[in-house]
Amino acid sequence: MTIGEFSKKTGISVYTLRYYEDKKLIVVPRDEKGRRVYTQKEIEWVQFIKRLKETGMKLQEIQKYAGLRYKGEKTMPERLELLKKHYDIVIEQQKKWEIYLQNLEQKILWYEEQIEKNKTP
Amino acid sequence: MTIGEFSKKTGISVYTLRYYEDKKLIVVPRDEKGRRVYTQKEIEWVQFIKRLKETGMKLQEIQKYAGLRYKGEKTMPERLELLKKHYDIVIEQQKKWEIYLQNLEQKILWYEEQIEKNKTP
DNA sequence: GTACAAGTTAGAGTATACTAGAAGTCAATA
DNA sequence: TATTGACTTCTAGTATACTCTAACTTGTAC
Repeated sequence: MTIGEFSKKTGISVYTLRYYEDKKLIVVPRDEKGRRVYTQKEIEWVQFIKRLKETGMKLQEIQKYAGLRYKGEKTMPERLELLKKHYDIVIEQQKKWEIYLQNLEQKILWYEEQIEKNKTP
Repeated sequence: MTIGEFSKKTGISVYTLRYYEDKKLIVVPRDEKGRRVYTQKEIEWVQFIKRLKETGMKLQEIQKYAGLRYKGEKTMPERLELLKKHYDIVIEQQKKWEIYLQNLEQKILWYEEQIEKNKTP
């Protein structure tokens, strides 16, 4: 799969894909002419990158995980630790957001009341 | 309250507070010598800004809300709309995160299994 | 064979959100 | 009186994550 096809399938721009490669998030083999050759396996990998990113993991941290991944099976315990740490962070953030949502709801209700009052003075 | 005291109370650096003022997120009156005078009311306001920011609202969007806020009561319906929109976005993000968390959990379990297998080959 | 679409690299530019430095003012304390 | 600390403005620098341009190479279609 070329970079263009891969870009379409993943929704990540070719610029970003090359950037990710440069940052060592993805390792992509080349054909005899030097063009990047992507495989199906990489699709799952970049989608996982996407999810880590969306949940607040920085590229630098993702790079650490990627580095371990490309080092082979012996790094599994380390990778597990990274994922567990991230899991806890996401859980914590979700708890915080839960409170923020309640807060927002209160504020919305307050606005609705005030607007109702001002409607019929 | 001076900018230094306000910074301590809110946990936001004086640099950032001045930056926020520059970006019109906060409007701060001055004393006769030109120094910023912060009030208790502003504490709640910047803490609300913090929450909006943490839940993914950009400063530009927060500026819109701030602008309306400083325009007075007549802008309440517009502010309500902004908050409702943001509420929906946060809810959506939380749903997505819920799935990502399940995904992460699966991955963590998979790693734990693999590591257990490799322990006793 | 020439146009054109898609690939390549190196490096520059952009957006966002700070963060810090320089140069100066002002009030209180040693 | 001199120094210290906190304030002021203006401007420049940093980190992160892209995003694009320039100059060039390849492969296919007409």
